[in-house]
Amino acid sequence: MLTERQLFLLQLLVNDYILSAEPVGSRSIAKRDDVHYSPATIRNELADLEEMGYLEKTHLSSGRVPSEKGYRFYVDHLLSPAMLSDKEMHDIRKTYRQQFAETEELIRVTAKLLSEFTNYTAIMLGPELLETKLRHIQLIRLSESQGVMIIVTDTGHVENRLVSFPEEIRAEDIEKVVNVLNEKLNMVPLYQLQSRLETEIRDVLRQNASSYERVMSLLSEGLTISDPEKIFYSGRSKMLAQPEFQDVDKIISLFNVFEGKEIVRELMSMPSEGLHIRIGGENRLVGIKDCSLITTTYSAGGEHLGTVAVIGPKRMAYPRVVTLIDVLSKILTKSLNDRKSKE
Amino acid sequence: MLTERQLFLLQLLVNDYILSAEPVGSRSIAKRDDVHYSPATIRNELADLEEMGYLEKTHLSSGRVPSEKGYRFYVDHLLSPAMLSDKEMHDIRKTYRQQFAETEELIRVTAKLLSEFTNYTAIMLGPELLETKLRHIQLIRLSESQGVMIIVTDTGHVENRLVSFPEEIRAEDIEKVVNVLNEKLNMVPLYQLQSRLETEIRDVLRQNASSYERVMSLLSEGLTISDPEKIFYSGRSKMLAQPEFQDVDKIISLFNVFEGKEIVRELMSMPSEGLHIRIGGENRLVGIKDCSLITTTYSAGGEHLGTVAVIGPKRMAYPRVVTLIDVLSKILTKSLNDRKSKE
DNA sequence: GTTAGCACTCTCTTTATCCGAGTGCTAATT
DNA sequence: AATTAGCACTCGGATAAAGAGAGTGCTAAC
Repeated sequence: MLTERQLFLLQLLVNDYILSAEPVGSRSIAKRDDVHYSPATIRNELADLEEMGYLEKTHLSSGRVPSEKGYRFYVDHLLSPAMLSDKEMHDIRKTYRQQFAETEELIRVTAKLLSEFTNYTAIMLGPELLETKLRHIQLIRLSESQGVMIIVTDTGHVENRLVSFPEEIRAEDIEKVVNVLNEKLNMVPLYQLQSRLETEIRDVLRQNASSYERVMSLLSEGLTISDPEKIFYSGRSKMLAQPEFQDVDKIISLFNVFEGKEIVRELMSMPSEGLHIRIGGENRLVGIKDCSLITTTYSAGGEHLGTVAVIGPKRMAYPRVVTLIDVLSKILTKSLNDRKSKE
Repeated sequence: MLTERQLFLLQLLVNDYILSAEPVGSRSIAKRDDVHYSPATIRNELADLEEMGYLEKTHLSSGRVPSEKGYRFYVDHLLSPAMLSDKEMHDIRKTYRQQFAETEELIRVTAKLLSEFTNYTAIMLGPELLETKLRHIQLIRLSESQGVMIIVTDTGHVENRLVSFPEEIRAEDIEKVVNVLNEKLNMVPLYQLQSRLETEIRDVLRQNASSYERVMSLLSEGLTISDPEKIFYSGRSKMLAQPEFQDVDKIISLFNVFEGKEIVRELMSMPSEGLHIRIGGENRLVGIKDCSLITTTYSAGGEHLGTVAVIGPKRMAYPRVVTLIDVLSKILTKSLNDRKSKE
């Protein structure tokens, strides 16, 4: 169990290190106005904290640096969310007062704000299409043999894919089929489309369409939703300004993560409710084992839509990031709901 | 005027430097089997080439490095495109044999191939929507007050935007209007939509729609195409492996360019026909003044659609990149045409 | 015209040295 | 018993000196 004073010192030290990125010595702590102990006393306490695993030294006679366990403790017990200035809140609100044509735009804007206000990298996982619902299907023939199938979801997202038309198909048949689909599949979650197609729709189609087999394959082609995860970054280069990334090798491995898709799995593995923090090695993905990841989710109409994340060094300004990610995910959710309620 | 031997040596030196990234000395040139002069002779020639501005030294007694003028000369007069191995050609062709649902997918794939085969960063400018033509307009009502306007172009691209419905509008009116639009605006380039709307359509609408004013504003809202430039990167982190980017400051300024949109202007300022190379300071954009940019364009149906580019250090493997960018832009164009001709 | 020889230049690496910040421990102080 | 002053010690980082290596320019010989 930690004493009151140890808690206090740990908090001071972490805060200090977050700001300075330099190992913190007993002297510099003692110099603060709110600390009334001598460096020697503080040294004793810090040595105890180190023994318990909350602090580390970079070398034998350096100041102390929080260990991952130290950050974890800080985050779990000592963290008090930062306040945003009036100006900041005002700027944020102002940004969201615009009308956004697409959900995607709204997500991008949120990512941008997040990275600019935190000075770290923001990552957003786009609406998980699978969970959204079908609003409208449209089939537009581009030519004899090709067409575009357009799928509009209840979130206003428009998904489109090229389909090849069987040659012998009749225009009326297509129209009939599309009508049936819109009638039967309205508000069905996208991930159910395939199976619904196989069951309910099958029978109806058999009656209506003359070239049943071909139409089915066309629909099946069009309604296969693949790889729906869209990933948005903002402020990747912010990481380069962090002192922990002055090392080119570290930059390389981090930016390789940014180019790849493994990060999606990492983000999907976060619990879907509330705000979560993974510190350093707590991340599954080795490429970010020197980073901390803070995530939460956004939603619309009570439905989980996607993930908001900030990635930064372990020495992250946790209080501020926690506040910002919370505020922005909520305002994003609200904006999405507002759009929805206009319907 | 350069002598035969000077040409030869310049070419050797540039090739060597491209491979090694190290200043090239007279000795190492003399050691080659195809060089029959002593280091001293070569030193004399190199000194002349330096005097003429084609070479530079990094310090007084270092080997030589091509100057920008040297690269320019190399590119203009000494460059012979590289050959691709059978395996490479085969891999490329194989990739394009897949069916691609969207033009965008095809562009992404091209970018990926380009960056992986060159080991530099590929940049693609997406189809410039403005020049493509309207194929179909669709208005889907999501709710009482909102809807999605979907615009399908002849390239198979689908553009969609949220529009707000005037409250008093009648469903039949909308349908009528959409029919008129599809009839009158088919195959009209997107950039003309606004003006066509103001002229031809105006009159027809006045007769058909009861709430003319409101419909017009809705259409105007939906048909405003803004910021159509889509930019695709692939292999940004490849730059980090280049020896010239071991310096963190350089990385920062380069990646700032990658995050920004100024690069679009740079790419748009390249002549639209054929293959072009900008070396170092020839680029307008200061952030890439230590880089070379090779661009060409891709098209479909004879129409310029977008730009293919590779960015790398000035010491770029020009022969190989020139070949690859040429091959890939052509195969991309071909793929787009094939899709088109299926119509 | 070409080349060997040589003094010279400059970078890069290694080694030595010093400085300062910080620690742990002990003994004195409160 | 808790706190603090004092002090020897450790280590990283900055700075300087020295030496090796690669390359040059120039001169004189081939």
